[in-house]
Amino acid sequence: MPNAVNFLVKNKSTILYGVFLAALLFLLKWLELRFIIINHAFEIYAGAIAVLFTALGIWLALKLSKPKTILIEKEIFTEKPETFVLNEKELIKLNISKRELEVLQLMSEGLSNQEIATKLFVSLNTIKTHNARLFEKLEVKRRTQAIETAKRLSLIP
Amino acid sequence: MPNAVNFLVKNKSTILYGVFLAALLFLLKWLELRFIIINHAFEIYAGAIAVLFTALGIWLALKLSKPKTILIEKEIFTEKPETFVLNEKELIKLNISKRELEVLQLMSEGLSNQEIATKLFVSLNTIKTHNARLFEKLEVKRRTQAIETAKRLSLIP
DNA sequence: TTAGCCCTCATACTTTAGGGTGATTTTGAA
DNA sequence: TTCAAAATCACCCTAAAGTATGAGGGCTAA
Repeated sequence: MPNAVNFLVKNKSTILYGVFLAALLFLLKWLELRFIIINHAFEIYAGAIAVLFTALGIWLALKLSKPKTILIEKEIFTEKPETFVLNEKELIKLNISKRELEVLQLMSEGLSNQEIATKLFVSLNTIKTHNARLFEKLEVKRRTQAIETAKRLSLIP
Repeated sequence: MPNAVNFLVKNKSTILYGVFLAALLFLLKWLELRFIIINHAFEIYAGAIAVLFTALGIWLALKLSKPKTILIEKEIFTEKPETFVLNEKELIKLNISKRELEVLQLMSEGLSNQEIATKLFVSLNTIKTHNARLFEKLEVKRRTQAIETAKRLSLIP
């Protein structure tokens, strides 16, 4: 932006005010000519009144005007609180029992059947049976698929 | 804010309207007395100027003053778009090759070694070799553990 | 050129996973 | 109490996964 224009913009209020004051003087001059009022003191008096009441008006407006409020909606992405909520509907729908879900969870943690059996104080065969039922209910063929599906359905974290 | 001022603020429009009507009446009166020019002409004239320039001041202030703004930032919590970004540093750190990562991904999707081999147009033994290296690098014993670890390290979605 | 890594594949073997069947015991709801 | 589902376990067999070792070819940086 050129300096001249920049100056005009920055002092917009001041310039406008000057213009109005000039207009006021012209008005007074016109009035003077119209009524042939020669008294110079009157012009000064009227001018003083004009300036004073202009100031009063400005002060009034600034004091009494309501501030404009602007609402800015700031979007904040949450750092994914990682709060796992079990999909109980799907659990009931697939008819998966508590014990089966337990086995499923341990399976997803990378434990072998033997490790799961030891952890749950049951035999390896029992875990195998649970697995077989789980795979049937989840309609999968392998434990890796079971994990993938169970995670997708929010059955496990 | 005091009640008196509050009243003025609330009825700003009404008051301004009243002021302007009064100004209009004064103007008419002034016009009526214009040619007679009686003793009170000066007071009327001064009053008119006062009212007019008060209005001018108000108008000026409202037009030219910067709006008083109050910024209120409202936080909106949004679920993170769940964009997976590969943890390349960990990948380099663990010295995992592109092919191995590829196998790892397919593994996590629940594919069997044979299915991965078919998909990648290589032999089953090749996949087994890749697996062995992967398990070694990830320091795990089973594919389910590999998947668990890889997901935790953001090597796979 | 050569050392090193990656990708490939093979063979042989062990371990784990999974399928099928049958059975007993527990348990929770009607 | 009674019945069905759930949980438990066993046996046998096959499939898949995993281990160990060796080896050839391609690519790249020193």
